[in-house]
Amino acid sequence: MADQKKMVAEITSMEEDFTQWYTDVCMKAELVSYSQLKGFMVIKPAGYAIWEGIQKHLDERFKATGVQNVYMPMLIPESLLKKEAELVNGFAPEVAWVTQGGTEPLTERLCVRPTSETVFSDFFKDDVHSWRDLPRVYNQWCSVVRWEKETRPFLRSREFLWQEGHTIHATKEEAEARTQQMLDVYADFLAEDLAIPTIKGQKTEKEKFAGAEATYTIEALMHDGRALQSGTSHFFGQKFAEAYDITFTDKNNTLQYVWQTSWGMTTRVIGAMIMVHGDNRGLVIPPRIAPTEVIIIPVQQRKAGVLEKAYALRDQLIQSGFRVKVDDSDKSPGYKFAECEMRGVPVRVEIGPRDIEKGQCVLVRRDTLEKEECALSDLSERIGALLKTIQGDMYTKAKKHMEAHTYVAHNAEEFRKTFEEKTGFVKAMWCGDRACEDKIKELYGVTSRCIPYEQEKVADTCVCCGRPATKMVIWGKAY
RNA sequence: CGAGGCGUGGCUCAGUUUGGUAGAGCGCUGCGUUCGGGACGCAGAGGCCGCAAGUUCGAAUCUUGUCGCCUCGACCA
Repeated sequence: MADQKKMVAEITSMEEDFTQWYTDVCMKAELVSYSQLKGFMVIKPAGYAIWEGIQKHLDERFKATGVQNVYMPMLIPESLLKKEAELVNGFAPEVAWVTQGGTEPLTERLCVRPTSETVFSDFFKDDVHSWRDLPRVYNQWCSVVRWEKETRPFLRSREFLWQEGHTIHATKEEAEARTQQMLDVYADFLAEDLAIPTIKGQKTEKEKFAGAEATYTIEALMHDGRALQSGTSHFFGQKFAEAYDITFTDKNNTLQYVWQTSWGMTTRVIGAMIMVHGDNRGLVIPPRIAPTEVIIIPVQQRKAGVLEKAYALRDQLIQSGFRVKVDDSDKSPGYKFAECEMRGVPVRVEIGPRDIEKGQCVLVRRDTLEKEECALSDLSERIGALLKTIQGDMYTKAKKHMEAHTYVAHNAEEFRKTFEEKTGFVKAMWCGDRACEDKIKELYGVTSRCIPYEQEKVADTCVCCGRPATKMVIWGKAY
């Protein structure tokens, strides 16, 4: 199998070195390139097209809940940032500063936004006066900068693309409902569009967002058993309202502070998509998000009529509403097969003289690599069904993987043993004490991922200290 | 920021120990033959050896400094 050797040499197998496999896929599928600046990635067309798909689906879901898009300034005066102490302390170690404008030093240094709560708050302060002005349900698509020590494509870069939603409400209940609603939007988006199952839950005090009253998260499990926080939604209570003086006059003519939320999802989910669905041949992109759903590969394309037939099929499929491309480059078919597998195109259509003679073509699924023959007259219909099947099967497979790598630890001994032998989610009871979280992190290098909404009482006592415990926590090794 | 590894055409690397003025494969360009799982022939293009000082008649090679990248930790979406 000389061919296989050649393939393996191109992408490190995930069993051999998962980290290297991930980097190889990012580079070989031409999603990203390193730039001159550490942590600042070039997102190439193939990578950016995936982000555009994510933006499209998420944005539609946002709009359906009444979100309006806006754009806020990228630079924040230090004095404005400093008004909310917790946020400042949380982000201080990773903020980039602008100290000069043109040739003149600035009188006040400007922070490159690591997140925009402060700017939104400052804007809301003067924008809202009456209960009639509420709620404000805003979102912006932008990039933010956080000076991370170590960087990896999509998973952790110093600049990353995201959306950040910021809302203010007249009542606590309404703000809390919005916080949950957006977490649900994220979970549905991951499940339905990215085919990634997640666990919804609340972050512990230790893990919550600086400045938030409560942070909610969706946690996904990667193929190697490590966890990835894939979306967050924060309830701020009135903390920022008080710090930034965001008030409104209610129906009783009383001045009130607003109730606030924020929520975000980043290009990191592209990393999740790669690490949940990818295999040793490269990317596997869920059909709903795939920039190209179907690639047509002509075989013996120089023979009369072959390319023409390929183009005709493409036009027919585009008419039917699919995203389709023909690979008419002069590479050999074998090369093209391997390449579109590397790039993760969900369905491949092979069409050559023998097929044309028989009025058929060959379809190949990227997720299972299964081949089938299909009459040209049934093609549009068959491809529609196949794409749906692939989308569903990818979710089911990922869900099974997550379930198979979710363990239960009833006591300290089981907890230790599980993390010594396995990588995945571990359900275990926790007393609620920060000290136990710290100790567990120190002992096993794992963190509390979340306190899931779906609670199970797997024991009566904390896996760490043995004191009575009522909360079941999902623990894991995180990216 | 701590530990370790590495910087030589676009990529992977050889050459560094023992200084003498740069190589291979892949990729790329052109032409031709091919095409049902990573095709082949011929002809080409492409590198101030990460950067800066120093030693030397002479530095990819030795010395010092510096920058960057990768892996693992700590921190984070």
